Amino acid sequence: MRENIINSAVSLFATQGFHAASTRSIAQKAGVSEGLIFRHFKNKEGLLEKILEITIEKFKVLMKPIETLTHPKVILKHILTIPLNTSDDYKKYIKFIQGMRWQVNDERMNLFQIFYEKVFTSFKVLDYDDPETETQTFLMILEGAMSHALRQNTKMNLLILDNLLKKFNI
Amino acid sequence: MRENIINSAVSLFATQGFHAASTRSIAQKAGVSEGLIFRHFKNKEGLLEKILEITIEKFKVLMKPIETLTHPKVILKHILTIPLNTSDDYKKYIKFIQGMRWQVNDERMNLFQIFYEKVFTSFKVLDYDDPETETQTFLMILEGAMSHALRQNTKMNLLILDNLLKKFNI
Amino acid sequence: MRENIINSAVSLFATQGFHAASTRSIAQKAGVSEGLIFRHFKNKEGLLEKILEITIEKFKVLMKPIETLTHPKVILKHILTIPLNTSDDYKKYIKFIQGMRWQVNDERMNLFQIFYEKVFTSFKVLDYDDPETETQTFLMILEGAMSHALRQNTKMNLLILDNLLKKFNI
Amino acid sequence: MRENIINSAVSLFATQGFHAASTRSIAQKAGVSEGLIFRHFKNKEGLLEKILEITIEKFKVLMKPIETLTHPKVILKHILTIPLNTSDDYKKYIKFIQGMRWQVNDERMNLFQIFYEKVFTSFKVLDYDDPETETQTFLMILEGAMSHALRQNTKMNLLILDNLLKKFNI
DNA sequence: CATGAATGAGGCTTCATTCAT
DNA sequence: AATGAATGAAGCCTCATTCAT
Repeated sequence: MRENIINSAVSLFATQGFHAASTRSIAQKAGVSEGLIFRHFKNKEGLLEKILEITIEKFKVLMKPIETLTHPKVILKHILTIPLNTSDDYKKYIKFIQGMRWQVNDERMNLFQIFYEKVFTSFKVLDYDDPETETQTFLMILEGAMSHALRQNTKMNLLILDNLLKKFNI
Repeated sequence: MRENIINSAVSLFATQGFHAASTRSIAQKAGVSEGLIFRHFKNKEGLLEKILEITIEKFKVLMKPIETLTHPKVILKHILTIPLNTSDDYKKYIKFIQGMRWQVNDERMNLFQIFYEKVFTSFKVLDYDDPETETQTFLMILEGAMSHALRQNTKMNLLILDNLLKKFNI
Repeated sequence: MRENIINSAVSLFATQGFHAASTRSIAQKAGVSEGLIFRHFKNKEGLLEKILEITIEKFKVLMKPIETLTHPKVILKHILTIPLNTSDDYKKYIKFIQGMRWQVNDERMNLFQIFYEKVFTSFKVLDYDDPETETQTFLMILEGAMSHALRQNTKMNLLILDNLLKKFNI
Repeated sequence: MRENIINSAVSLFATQGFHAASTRSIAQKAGVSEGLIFRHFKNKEGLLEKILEITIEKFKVLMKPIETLTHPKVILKHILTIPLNTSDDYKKYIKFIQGMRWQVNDERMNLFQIFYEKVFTSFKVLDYDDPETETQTFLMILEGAMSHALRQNTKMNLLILDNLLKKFNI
């Protein structure tokens, strides 16, 4: 039940936005009574917070396979490929975050920031002149690529990815 | 008065989102009565639509100076510099669009698409292998850069810009 | 202009009711500005009152031709024929009254009461046992006939009229 | 609660009209919160529709005792007596209908039409020359009598009723 | 006489939330 | 754990009315 509510809520928050998605519609889509939401989460904002936590948790999982990698170019390539390897279920969570970014002032909204250290170190190892700028550029583009992936049909994406890899020389 | 309403609405839509910004708060910030909003725009959605139109109109203005340029590299450089040369007033409009992108399915939300033709032609003239992919990559990054500019303090941006210019070889 | 407003208002009051007909719609249908209504009538209720007066005035005109009649049966027949001889323009005014009858407690709403004296005297002259009851019955039926005429297609009405005349032996 | 709302609404619709009776006043008179109205009926119009259905249902009940009658004169007399035997609770519903007749174009507003078949057959059995016209006249007068009963003090009504019965020879 | 921009009270409705069951 | 009836605050919107022009 709790699971249902969360799934329903993410979908609706992602497609309509937090304020436009009524608790009623969430309950309905989840197939539960409206009251149950408040038994589990106390607040609509509580539900939001929970989903935010889950999203971040899910994002951290993406870090796992990277930790085993050692070669900097492999690491960067792996990270840049993430937008292409995102499941539909997962995209909901990211869309949900993207929809809130501009209205909520919460550092956690910058999902890709968790890659900062890894990327920065990689560029340093690769002996870039200004690894910090390079990292910022990289993360900025990474985010752009994710937005692109959330929207576009996936056909062209591989070509774009290759293009990006070339630009970063990896 | 009409102007006041629009300004107030853009600000609030941008910072809180369409649904979270109440007509009352819009009227208050505009210094007018709530009813006046509906005399001018019929709907809250009518107001939204009007603002969307204005945003697009403002964006088209950015095309004007480009039309006089001839050298492809200059054109591309000029376009890529846009995120840095955006006035604060202007940023409101773009933030507003960004906040709605994921909830509204309207082709017009892809603001940067208006540069497609210019960019594509430029890459073609520059004899790129795959100008289409290059264009898509370019626009994708352009959008990412704009998002970045909307958020970050502007110090670092010049460095990032230079970095991008280098990557596109312009 | 004043005339336009009144005509427009009667029509809308008749077809939608007093409260449902907005001053805006009245002005629009009259082809004037909304403010003009208040220059001429001070109130929406003032407009209503004016129309009520006009309606009564128009109704009194129906008495004129009767005053020249002398034979009681001719008088009664003439009165009973009124519902059939009502112009469309005039029907608007009566519909308007009918729509308000049940919500407004104003003696003037009983339009047909102005015939009371004439009818009562007629039945008295005709030596009816209980002229008062007969009068009340007559006026009651008269009103029913008017309602009928406001609604029905007019084909059958002549037959009904004849039938009524027979019942009253006139 | 639901019952309360309906009762309150009928009363107010009857005495003030649909548009003049605010949902707030309905809720207040019903002793419930305003929101509850919309939980039960979705719309103010939904509430109206429900009441219309109830009214018609209540009216159909009047048909029941007639179905056991066989003699045509008894049937007609019974029907013509209805306006005198209407409870106050019931009168509310009819007043409500009468107030809407001229603004709503709905066949169901002609409440007395449900007696048509019964009346027509009766006059046919009684061998009237033109049973259709007679029926129309009868129903028209019936409606007039009901309007009369809704308004007048009930003293005189018995006399009028007798008078009507005489006119129809029953 | 006439307009039309502007107002603010109030109308209908939705919403998040509570509570008895 | 779960429901669903009930609430009241707030939301969007319309309305009658005013006033400067």
